[in-house]
Amino acid sequence: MRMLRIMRTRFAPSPTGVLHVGGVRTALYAYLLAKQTKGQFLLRIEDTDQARSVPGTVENIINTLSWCGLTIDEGVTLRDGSITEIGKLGPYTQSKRLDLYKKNADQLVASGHAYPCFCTPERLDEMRKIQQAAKQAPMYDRQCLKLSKEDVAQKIAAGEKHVLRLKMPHEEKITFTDEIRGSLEFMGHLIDDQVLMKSDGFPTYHLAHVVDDHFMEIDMVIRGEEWLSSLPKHLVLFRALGWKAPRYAHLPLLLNLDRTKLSKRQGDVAADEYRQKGYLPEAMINFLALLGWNPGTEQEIFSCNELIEAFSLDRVQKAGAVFDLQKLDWLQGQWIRKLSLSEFAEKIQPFVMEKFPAALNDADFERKALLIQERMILLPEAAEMLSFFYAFTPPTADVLLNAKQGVTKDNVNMLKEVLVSSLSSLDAKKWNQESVEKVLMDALEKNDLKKGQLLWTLRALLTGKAFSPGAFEVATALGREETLKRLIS
RNA sequence: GGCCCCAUCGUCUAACGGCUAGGACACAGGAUUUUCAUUCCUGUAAUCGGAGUUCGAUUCUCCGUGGGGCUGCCA
Repeated sequence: MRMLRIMRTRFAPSPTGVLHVGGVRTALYAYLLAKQTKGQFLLRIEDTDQARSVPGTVENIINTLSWCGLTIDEGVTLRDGSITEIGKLGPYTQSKRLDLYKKNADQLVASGHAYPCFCTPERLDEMRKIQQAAKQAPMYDRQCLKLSKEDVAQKIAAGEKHVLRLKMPHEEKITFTDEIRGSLEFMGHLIDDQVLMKSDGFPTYHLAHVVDDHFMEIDMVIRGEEWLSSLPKHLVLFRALGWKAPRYAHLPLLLNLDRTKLSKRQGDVAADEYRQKGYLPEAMINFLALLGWNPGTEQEIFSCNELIEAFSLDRVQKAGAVFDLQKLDWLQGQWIRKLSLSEFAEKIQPFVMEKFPAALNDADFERKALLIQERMILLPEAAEMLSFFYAFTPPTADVLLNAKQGVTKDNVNMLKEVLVSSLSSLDAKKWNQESVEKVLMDALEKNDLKKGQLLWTLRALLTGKAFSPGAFEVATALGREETLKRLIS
């Protein structure tokens, strides 16, 4: 492993909805960087917008990250089902840090980097409309910056509602380096005097981000590209507060098939949906890692540990990536096949049990699971694929009779007899795939039959299905007694 | 409208300024197979457009075009 400086990273979602696949990718990259450098990965909850907070979403975020294997070193977590926090630099929930934001905001006012603004939402609205009509960029006109110290003091004493705004240095050109995009620059006078403290006493994202990432000692901020244009404000804040800014990496967005920003309208974007559908977290992580990053080699299959080893920001793409599920399904198949038989059986058993309770105490469950491990994609499909073991329905005529295989109305009874007589000659103690196969192949030869004639008939009679695992495997798994029973009935 | 970011097969992507632009998914065809899958082989398919720099641009510069983000007392 490369020896890199220890890096503390964080994932900082707001609890306004279930965790999005794009969020999982952001969290993954941050996690990989922290683990790669033996640093820490933290989860902070950004709940500064009281109106938009949705109950239950913090739990969803934590559960989804934990399903993905992205375990945190510090921050918000779940213990015995209830939300708690671990780590020394907390609290890690922004609504519990209000005093800290206020203290720093006050200091910004004292040092002349921020100022109170008493403008009403109505006036601001009006102002923007006029600016837009005049084809100007909507920006705060700094009316309240003109207020005298006395006026300000008086208004505050009178309890007038107000916000605190950042006083953007207009004359300045702000240059900086993004880890993914290289060097960038913005002109100060084109950047708005952003609100830092709202009139309800909560900070906005901008102030909270700067204060928290400073005190939580974050080295690298990994977030979506939508934040790129507010980065200059954040850098100005770090400097005004006398702090060293972290490094930043702005990730390209995930896109819909039509290349617009990934949205709910065009498919599932909630990470949890994929768990429910039966995707493996390994497949999901592998898929997400490759959306916007490549290893520089031809390796496609990566475990989480391999990702920790291989990941680097300099191979992250700049352009957005379409969230196209086809590759996810292929990766899922690969990961299903990599599972050990006992792991695989354990994962599908709940889905099978749900439909067929008998699977619960089935001593032969693993043997049955083996028959479908190479054939399935999504975990819940196992129930249907194994259904013939637990709830047998004899094949209908159109399944049993198959012209292509040479199974017809006229010879099907003869084929059945051949199957019964040959298989019944085999002792139960010798019933294994090898002997079953041998007995049947001998019967084929003796009766001058085509392979498909006998085996299609056997498979159809044992499974009742047009598609299923192979005849030998099914007969072996079913055992002598049940096999003969299904052949005779 | 303003500011910013971006641009290679349908999709994810590779290619110190230098080879027939490579791989993977998907798709098509074939092989194996008792079915469906799996597996294996083969094939179709891309540098957004225009200038410039250069002996030589996917790569560097500029201009277009297209897409995206931001432009909230949202994050």
